[in-house]
Amino acid sequence: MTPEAQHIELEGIDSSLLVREKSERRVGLPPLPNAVQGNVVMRFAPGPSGPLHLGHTRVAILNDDYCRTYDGKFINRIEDTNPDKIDPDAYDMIPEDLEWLGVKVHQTVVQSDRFELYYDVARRIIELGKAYICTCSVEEWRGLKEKCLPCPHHEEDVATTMEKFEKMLAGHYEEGKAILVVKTDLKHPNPAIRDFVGFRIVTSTPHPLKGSKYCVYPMMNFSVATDDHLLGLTHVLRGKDHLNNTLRQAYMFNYLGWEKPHYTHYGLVSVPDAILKTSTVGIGIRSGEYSGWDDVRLGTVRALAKRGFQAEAIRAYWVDCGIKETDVEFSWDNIYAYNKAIVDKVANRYFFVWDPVPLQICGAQELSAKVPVHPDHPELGMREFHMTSPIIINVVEKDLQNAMEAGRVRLKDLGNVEFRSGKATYLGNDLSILKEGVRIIHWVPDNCYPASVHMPTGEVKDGFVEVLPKTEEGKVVQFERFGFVKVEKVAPKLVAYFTH
RNA sequence: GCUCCCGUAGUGUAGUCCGGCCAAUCAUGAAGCCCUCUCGAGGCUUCGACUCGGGUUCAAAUCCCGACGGGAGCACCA
Repeated sequence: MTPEAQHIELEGIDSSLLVREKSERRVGLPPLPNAVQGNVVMRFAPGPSGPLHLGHTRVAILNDDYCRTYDGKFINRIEDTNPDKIDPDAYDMIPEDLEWLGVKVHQTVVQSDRFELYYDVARRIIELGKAYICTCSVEEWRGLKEKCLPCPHHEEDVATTMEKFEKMLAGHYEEGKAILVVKTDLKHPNPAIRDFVGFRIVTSTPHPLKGSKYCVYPMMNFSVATDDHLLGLTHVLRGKDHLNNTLRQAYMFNYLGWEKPHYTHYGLVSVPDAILKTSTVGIGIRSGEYSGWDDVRLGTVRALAKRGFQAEAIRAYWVDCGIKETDVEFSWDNIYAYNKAIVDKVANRYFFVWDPVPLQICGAQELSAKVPVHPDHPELGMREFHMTSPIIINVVEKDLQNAMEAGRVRLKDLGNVEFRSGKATYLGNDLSILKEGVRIIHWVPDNCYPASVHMPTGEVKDGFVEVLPKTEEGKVVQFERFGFVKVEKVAPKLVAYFTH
């Protein structure tokens, strides 16, 4: 029977079966599995190697969004268990960045405050016979693991292991000479899962906060599993690159009888044309290549803020992106679109002329123009210009070339001009000229300010800008036919950063 | 090499769990048109995708198998 025939026959039997509820297109994030309203605990866990960048914003915002939806608790957990990769300033910069992003933090936890807790858990795992102290060389231990073979320490008894662990804590071993290994399954087909390092010895680099108080440092898998349990996490969002870490950490949860949080692994994001790598940027700042963490060429949160991005646009972007396991390519176009939707409504319009060339207009003794501050908001008033002979304005070089070729051009809100033998002559102010296909260009009067607009490429666009009120400092405005910019300073020279 | 994950337009996304109203959603982009005033603003129109091959079924983007493609992990980093 064809589908059509079935349809007809079904109609005869029970036509209500043919009506299906329209499934609405889902808005926002998918529901969190097993989430109970008011009983959700999530975390954001950055390493304090620098301020936050675009890559961090995804998981920060997703966690925050879910916490808001379920009236949950957001924990900011600073993972500072590798003293080699800590920038002490990051302890302050990370909360600042989260605040700018509009992320509500309910609790802040610093892992270096919790070493004793990790040691306690280590002792419990040792007692369960699920850990050993290995003093083999790195290559030896790794090589055996690859062949599914135990190292000589794997079967040492609990008392011996405990004694060695206490000796580690007491500083009896040098850096690199002993590790605590958590047993998993040496025969596991996935080599990434077999026995993992729980603690190592670090003595060469003092901890920026704790100095040389500790010499035994937990590895990420150990401290993360411990804290995810102790902090009562219900849901964990993490990148797909942690898939194997989740499996490793599951061993600890199982040994200790802990209830596992619900894990969601999202796909990796590749951000084209962005400088994100914290270590690279740090070097660049020290060498003077970058002006600082907020250099507009960078993909840091503070650089985006400086450029005039709205936190709400970044949030909308990531919520739209969702949390699938598919890898995604970050789209500047899409985030610009979200930002534009927000900023376009509130950005006042001004004329900025880049690549400026002077243009004298003949045939008029005086000219004036009234231009709306915002075309959609007449109540914001008009920018007024008044010029007397000789009337000289500045226009964009390329615009002038095109205009001369075309023969006529419309100066926005000022008047029409005609070009004859290289001279520009005023042609009245009749707008019907537009019907004839004449182009509109913008301009600035002769008595205006110089301006520099810093582009995210590092390029600087110099030109002239009309006089902006001081109240625009710190705000995003639109330079017509140029783009949106965030104004840093209006006088005596305007400085602005290009948004998009 | 071993293990795991993922494949819907240029990009992101909805639909996939529970096969049918999906000749596949929304946004972005591109192209074109409109606008008495931003061809870098706004409005409208158009373009464009279920990775491939088998199987199951009356019916497959959706279920099964295989191939191919992409990504990640196999650290005394996080």
